Amino acid sequence: MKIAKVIVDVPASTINQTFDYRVPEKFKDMLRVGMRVVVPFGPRKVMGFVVGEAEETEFDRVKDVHDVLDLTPVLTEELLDLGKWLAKNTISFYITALQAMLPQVLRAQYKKELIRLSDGELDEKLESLFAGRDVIPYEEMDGSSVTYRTVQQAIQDGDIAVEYLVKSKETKKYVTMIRPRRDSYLLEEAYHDLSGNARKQRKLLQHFIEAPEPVEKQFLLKKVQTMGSTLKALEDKGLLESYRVEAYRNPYNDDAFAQTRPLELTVEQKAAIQPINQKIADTEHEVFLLHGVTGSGKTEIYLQAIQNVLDKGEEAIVLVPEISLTPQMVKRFKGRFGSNVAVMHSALSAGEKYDEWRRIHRNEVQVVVGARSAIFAPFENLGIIIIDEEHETTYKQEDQPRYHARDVAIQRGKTHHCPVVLGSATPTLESYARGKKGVYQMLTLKKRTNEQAMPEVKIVDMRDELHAGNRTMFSRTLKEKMEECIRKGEQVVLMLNRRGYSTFVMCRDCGHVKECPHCDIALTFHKNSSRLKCHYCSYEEPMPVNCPECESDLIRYFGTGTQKVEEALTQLLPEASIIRMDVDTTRRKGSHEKLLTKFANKEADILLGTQMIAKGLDFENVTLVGVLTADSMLHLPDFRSAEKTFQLLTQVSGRAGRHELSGEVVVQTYTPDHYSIELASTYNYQDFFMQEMNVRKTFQYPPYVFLALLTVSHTNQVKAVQATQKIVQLLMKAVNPGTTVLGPTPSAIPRIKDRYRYQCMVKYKNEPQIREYMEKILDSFSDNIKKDDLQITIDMQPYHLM
DNA sequence: TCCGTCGGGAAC
DNA sequence: TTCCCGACGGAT
Repeated sequence: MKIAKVIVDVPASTINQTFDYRVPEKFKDMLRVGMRVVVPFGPRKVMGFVVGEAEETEFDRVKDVHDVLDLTPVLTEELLDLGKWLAKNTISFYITALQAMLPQVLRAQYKKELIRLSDGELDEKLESLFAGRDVIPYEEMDGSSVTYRTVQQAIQDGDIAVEYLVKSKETKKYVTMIRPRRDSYLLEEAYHDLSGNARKQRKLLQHFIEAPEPVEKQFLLKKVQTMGSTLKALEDKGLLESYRVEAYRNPYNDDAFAQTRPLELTVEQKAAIQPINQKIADTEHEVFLLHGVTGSGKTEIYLQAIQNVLDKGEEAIVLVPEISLTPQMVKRFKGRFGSNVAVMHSALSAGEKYDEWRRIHRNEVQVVVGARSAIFAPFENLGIIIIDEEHETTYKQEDQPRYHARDVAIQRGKTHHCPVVLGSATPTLESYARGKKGVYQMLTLKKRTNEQAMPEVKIVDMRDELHAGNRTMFSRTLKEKMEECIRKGEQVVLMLNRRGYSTFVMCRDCGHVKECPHCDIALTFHKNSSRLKCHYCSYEEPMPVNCPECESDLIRYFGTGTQKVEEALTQLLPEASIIRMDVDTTRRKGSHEKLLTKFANKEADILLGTQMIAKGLDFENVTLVGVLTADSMLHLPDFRSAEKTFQLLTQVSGRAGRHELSGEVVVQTYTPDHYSIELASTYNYQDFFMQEMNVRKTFQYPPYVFLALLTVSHTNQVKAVQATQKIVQLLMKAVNPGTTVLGPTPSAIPRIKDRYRYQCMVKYKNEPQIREYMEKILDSFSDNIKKDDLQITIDMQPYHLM
């Protein structure tokens, strides 16, 4: 490679292009497209990706590539192209798209240092800053009395220099192994020669006489119950030797998963898998929508289709929502494919994520099961992509690049000529509509594999409870059923919707609600620390004793947080033991799984949690599921709220009676007549789809239109409105007659971190140039963005309209 | 005249 | 984004 075309790690619109660098002799043979390099950029050094090569360059003077960070490319040609596609579609910078495809640790870390060049006396203040050292971190200058000018002068005089350092954050884990250096019989001789009181040394030798294979040092020391010094003695005698090998941080112990065999498929399952297998065999792309009720055996179809792909020598990606929530899912994949599976999810440490990624990168695994970003797994012969629980909103990334994993999956499926399977019991309206139109091929599973009926759902009108004088958050029905359930030794799952989670503080005298001083949102009360916190910025303050407005001491926290429900529950059913699962109790790594195991072992009667407990859990002893506030999501300013409510209720109902015992569901609501609640209670997806499609048509929302959301923010409210107004006008002029441009509208949270937020929404059916318009808008405001602290974020196909 | 701040422009 | 440079303007 003579000239490297490099995308540098500088996310700015003027830098969103390749830069040419000469490849010095020493890198010529090793440098490949897809590797990370360090290049001089202006006066500093930055990390960059080599995205292309050339024999010559149109520039008069090009600088040299300073360093190469990889031995093999971290991005394949396919992923480089995918990055370009991603950047274009999400209106992001190419560098941002590329970074998103790699584990965090491959990002660059930058450091600046001041280096002393001359031994002669420096400026007095500089001298004391260096304090006898030759190199100091650049930041030390900030806190000192040394001025920028002084440093400049010293650099001019050649006394000191600034050094820019670029480092990759990746670290590898090593373990020390021990192996014998002599044959067994020689070890045996040595064994007899050892003095009688060297008991531990003899024990160590004995280990290797019996088993000459290398063994991990930690393991060996534990086994023999001794310390490193004993081992050292044998090493010094030349009998054993230690060496380091690179090890993976394997978050899962593969041996712990019992091997499973393929199950016999039902007639329905066979009919569903056949078209998928056909496409696998033909190496053809197709998107399948696998619509199957909970418990209909979708996972078994995934597993067997993947087996097919593996037999063909190809690879598979399986996306699951927030996988840490479903250890049972991991178990099924590890159980079938063993150590052939890499697992990627947010609960892994950065190092663990890197190691799992490397196992894919080195072709040591053929299957990856992971959350959203696993869609970028660097496989080169993809044979299938599966997205389980296709409707989950976690597949949409909420910061740049704002992509939807489903779109990326389909894009990769096209390049690899392989099928993409979207599975769900409650597909998104978008996908189901495409299925009906024949854009996706629809596959349906109507029956549960165990032939069990779905649990019966009872809707309780909480207004009636109130009229009857029941002011608690538990209806009489739910209370009775819980008591009965616990009496029979069975278990209960209680769900509180997410939005009900936050507890705000209000004064009972004057109605004053404590809000964040920097955001237009109520502060949340955290009981553990007894402090009020803002969920949007880092602001927090102690819980006030008196109302700051009227001095009343009747200031209390409101809303039903899980903690509060737990307290009320303890009063209602003092006998019952409760496991509470929410952000607070699951923060620590592994605590999630621990709580679930505890519940599975019947160590508690009730599992109480937010919607995190609605997904994919499978407990045989659970016969009652209670939803405390089914409609808390319905009133959100979100056109998907009915869809989300329907999905959540269906999901959580599926938690009851999955095995021998039949289940029951109690849904508490203030709006029992709402179609999303009514139809979820009879598991009627079809009718829900029809009804909701009508609503979407009337109000012009997806899937009838596409959306683009621009959010403009500024510390000055007037400037935010004005800029949004101008954007609306620009767009109105550009778009087709059928397109609607709305705004300026204040965002759902009108102020965050002291910035006012206004929005412009575009609803369009056919705007081939929509992305160009967006680029143009960013362009025309680039001055204000740079100089006036204006922010514009663009979200194509947004999920949250915040 | 010295010093610090600010806005424009470039980065292969 | 980060850095350099040159213009500007208040303090010495």
